[in-house]
Amino acid sequence: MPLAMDKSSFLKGLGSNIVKLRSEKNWSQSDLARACFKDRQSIERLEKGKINPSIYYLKEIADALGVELSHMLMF
Amino acid sequence: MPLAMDKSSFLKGLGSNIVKLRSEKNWSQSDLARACFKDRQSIERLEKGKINPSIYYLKEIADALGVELSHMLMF
DNA sequence: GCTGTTGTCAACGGATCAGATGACATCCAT
DNA sequence: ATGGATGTCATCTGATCCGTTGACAACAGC
Repeated sequence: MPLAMDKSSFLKGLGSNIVKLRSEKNWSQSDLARACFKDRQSIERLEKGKINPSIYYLKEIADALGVELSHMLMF
Repeated sequence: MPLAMDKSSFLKGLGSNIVKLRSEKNWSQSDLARACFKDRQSIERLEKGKINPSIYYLKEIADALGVELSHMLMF
């Protein structure tokens, strides 16, 4: 990951990462939302890079997806 | 990192990680704050695990420390 | 033609973050 | 012992989050 990356680009990249991990499990946004006890719309905002999520929120997503949090951040 | 880790423990662990990385560079909290253009007190809250920081905030810290964000999350 | 699923957007409200300021105790060097 | 650096705490304020609700278009299956 490039240093001093633009905030918006960073969040969009993170979102894409999550979409990819979710798709690999053939999950819909609703499936992921259910798995981490969150809202479908909240997942959508995350995947589109519209928000700057908290680290623990991301950890809950990672747990639901069954991946390491650090792995989710690599791109 | 154990799955379904308690939120407070998770944030404390993250803080400890940052203290460790900062200490390895022989930096004070003020040094780190300066390096990422943040507040000394903000760094302190982070290191003590008092807050649930945003992912981009953490990326700025990682950049300042010269480490990969994913590396900062491994514990 | 319906009906359910999916992805996307907007808006509201309570909760929390992050910057800023001020304060205090401890430690170290002069 | 005076001064500076350090770590820690509290408080205030604007910004942003996350959950929630409601809505809409596109699509698939019955």
